[in-house]
Amino acid sequence: MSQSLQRGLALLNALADGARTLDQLAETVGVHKSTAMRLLRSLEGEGFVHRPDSHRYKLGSALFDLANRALDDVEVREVAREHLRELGNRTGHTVHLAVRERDQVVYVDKVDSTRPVRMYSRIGARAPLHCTAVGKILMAGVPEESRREFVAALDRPALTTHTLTDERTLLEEVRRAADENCALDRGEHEEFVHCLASGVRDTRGTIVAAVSLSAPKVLLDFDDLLGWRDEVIATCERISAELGWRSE
Amino acid sequence: MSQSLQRGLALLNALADGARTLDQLAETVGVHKSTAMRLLRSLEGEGFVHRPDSHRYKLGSALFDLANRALDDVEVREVAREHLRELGNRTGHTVHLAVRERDQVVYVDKVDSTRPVRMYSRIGARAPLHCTAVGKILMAGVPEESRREFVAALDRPALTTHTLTDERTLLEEVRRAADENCALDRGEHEEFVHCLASGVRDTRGTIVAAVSLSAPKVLLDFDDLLGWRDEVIATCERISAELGWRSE
DNA sequence: CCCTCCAATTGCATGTCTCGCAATGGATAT
DNA sequence: ATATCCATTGCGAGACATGCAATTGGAGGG
Repeated sequence: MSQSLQRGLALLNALADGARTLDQLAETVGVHKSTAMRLLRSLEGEGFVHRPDSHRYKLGSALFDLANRALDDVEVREVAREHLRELGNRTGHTVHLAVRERDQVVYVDKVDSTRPVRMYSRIGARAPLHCTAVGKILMAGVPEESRREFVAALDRPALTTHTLTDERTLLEEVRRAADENCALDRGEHEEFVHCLASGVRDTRGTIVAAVSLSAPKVLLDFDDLLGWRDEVIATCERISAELGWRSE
Repeated sequence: MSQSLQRGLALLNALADGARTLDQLAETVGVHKSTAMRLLRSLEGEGFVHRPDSHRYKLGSALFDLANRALDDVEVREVAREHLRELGNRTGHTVHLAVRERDQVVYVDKVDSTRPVRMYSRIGARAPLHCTAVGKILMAGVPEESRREFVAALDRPALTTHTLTDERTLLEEVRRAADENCALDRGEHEEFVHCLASGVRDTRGTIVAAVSLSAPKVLLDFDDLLGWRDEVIATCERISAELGWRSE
């Protein structure tokens, strides 16, 4: 719609992979050097891009700033934080807080595992809905009448050998997640990691976020993970309660 | 330089204060409604803006993503993290990692205090150089020959009654910070908070970051803070060492 | 059920602003 | 000194964004 804006954003994306030179950027974005430079000037002016030295461009701090203010806006995050920490302390495993954005999961908070084996993931990262425990929970938040077509419209690539790609199977999983307020990921997203998630509701009972517990299979076998089921659900209930939800 | 890009970025900044409606955005940015909408479309297309419902615009997750990837890029952050945690655990106070960007301090990492009294600050926040301990350290990283004019060119507003606004006095502080690899902030930034900072050097000996310990005066008086001086310096030395710096 | 109001959206004509080119400047390596 | 690499600037053509005004769509009230 807006060429220069799009190109500007493309430049930011290109910079996400690390510092680049002007020509490289111009090339990856597919515009003339001089054009890239003028766009970068605007970005630099607003602090979105930073030049440590005259021939390197990096992402600037305006982004940090914006992103963190945006995170503040996710009110559930505020409320959830201490509960997540507590769950993290009690279990010693990685805890995530995720919300849905269109057809993706967005991780908005995280408590690191205390174990030496850290998992790869970061606040702000996105993941597919169909192969994550939090995704299944968040899909359970989609009104029942539109859930079917929502799931059908989803891209469902097989990311591991365990990924559920079949529409019917997945829909069934989501229905169970809705029933039990608990969903699982049996290595469907990353081969050697499994997760257990539950949902957080706001005042009106809508599922607005999901909390998950993740661990590499080597650290925690499946039954042990299930052992934390009630803890995770209880954590979500506490958060929901604080958001003003009264069960029935 | 690039009108639409600048306007697009202005929209993002406007959204930083929370969700807005189209007209509001158009007004605050000073463009016609339809223009704002078309820009927002581009932003939305790239995930920089999110529409939870049809008449509200919020910042989108592409920002979280970019910001966190940008943070990864700050390599000193990776290296420093565990040292910061250790310092945080040992002291129980708030620990910050900051770098300089032009004439500002940017906080790139933080370990929260274990005390109930939390301090306000967030990763990505910016602060002035002249009235923060980390700022003084980072200015000590400016080559000596240009330091004088750098300090002179700085805006030096008095943020509290203790802020040093005088050019000579400040320059002297910076010189001492350079000498001792330790700087102080005696309530110069926030009236009731004081800090102690030291610098981190890379392979070439350049100061690339600063680590600080902060506490409200009510929790820790000035002498007690000074008691942690050697700990903070030692932490920085460990980080520097890991970055490849060999002291002479 | 219809009407009103508010906010989002679209078509269109205008001219502003951006684009790519090619040449210049400055720094570093050979 | 020469070559190379990268950033920067002036300029003319025209693509692209802009603002206007009219339309659509949806929520709420009578």
